[in-house]
Amino acid sequence: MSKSEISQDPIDISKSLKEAGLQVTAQRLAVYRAVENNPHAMADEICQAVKMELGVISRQAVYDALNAMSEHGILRRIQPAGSAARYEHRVDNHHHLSCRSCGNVIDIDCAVGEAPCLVAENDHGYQIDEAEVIYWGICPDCQ
Amino acid sequence: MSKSEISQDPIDISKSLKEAGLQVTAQRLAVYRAVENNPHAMADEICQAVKMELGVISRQAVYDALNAMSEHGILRRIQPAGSAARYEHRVDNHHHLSCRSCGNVIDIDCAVGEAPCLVAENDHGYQIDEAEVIYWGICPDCQ
DNA sequence: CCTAATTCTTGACACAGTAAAGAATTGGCA
DNA sequence: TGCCAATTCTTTACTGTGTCAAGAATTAGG
Repeated sequence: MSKSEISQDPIDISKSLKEAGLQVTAQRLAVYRAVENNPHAMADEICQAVKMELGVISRQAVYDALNAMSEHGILRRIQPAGSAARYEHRVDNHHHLSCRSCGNVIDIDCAVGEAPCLVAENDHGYQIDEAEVIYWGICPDCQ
Repeated sequence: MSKSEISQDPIDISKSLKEAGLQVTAQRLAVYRAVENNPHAMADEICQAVKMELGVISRQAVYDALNAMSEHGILRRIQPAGSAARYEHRVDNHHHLSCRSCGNVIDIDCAVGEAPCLVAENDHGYQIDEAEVIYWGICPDCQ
């Protein structure tokens, strides 16, 4: 377990940013931490959380940070139908379960490991690079 | 083949609407036909198509018709990340392949029939009613 | 320390979709 | 057929999410 702890603890985001060719700024570090502490939060919620930490940050800087880190695989963006985009720091392969009523999202580990159904039979000429699975239902609180 | 033809031909939409408890109006019939003729079209495109047929229709009426029919299973709404909602008249079980570049969407039949991986191992108390699969890639035109 | 490149702030803007109120249409029933 | 209640359509205004653009501030590297 110590190994997973090591890979989770500080995860030197500074290093990840540099490796991605991005500058290390207080805003980006704060945005990353806000995503860590608010799983599946929307841009606006992250903006609020960062303001608690830094005092001020522009909405645009939050969007820039989220987009830059998403594009470089440091964060992952999920966009459930009918809801604004949400962000998470888990980058491994897992799926999501979304509540039709309140829009809440939780993580679901891949039900069958290698996901046999995630290789389409016919790619129609597309270069497929990802298969996304979203489960839809009603969460316990909304039932 | 004659059977599938029969089930596709006029599909008496009037009947479907009535069975769903919805009134039959010229606008709704035109919206349905527009969706049939423009697979995966967005609300705005459907609005344009209906205007060609009826002359005039309000944006709101289009949204009302799309929402009403989607909620009653007559149409199906798909909302790919990063794109506006799209609509289709196929209601059977199939998935979608979306182009990251141009946003185009095409149908993909379920790769493995009963989709074994679409039953989550742990439902976390949710009442799951659907598993949605979206493949992401680059379409031939954008490569 | 200095410079170039990147990033942040500020303010305006675009787009999809919703809200509300009144006019028009539909469907059932006498 | 004619009428009434319920539903639906039109019009207008509005919300929320996200982007664009220009200039100020910060970062990285020598």
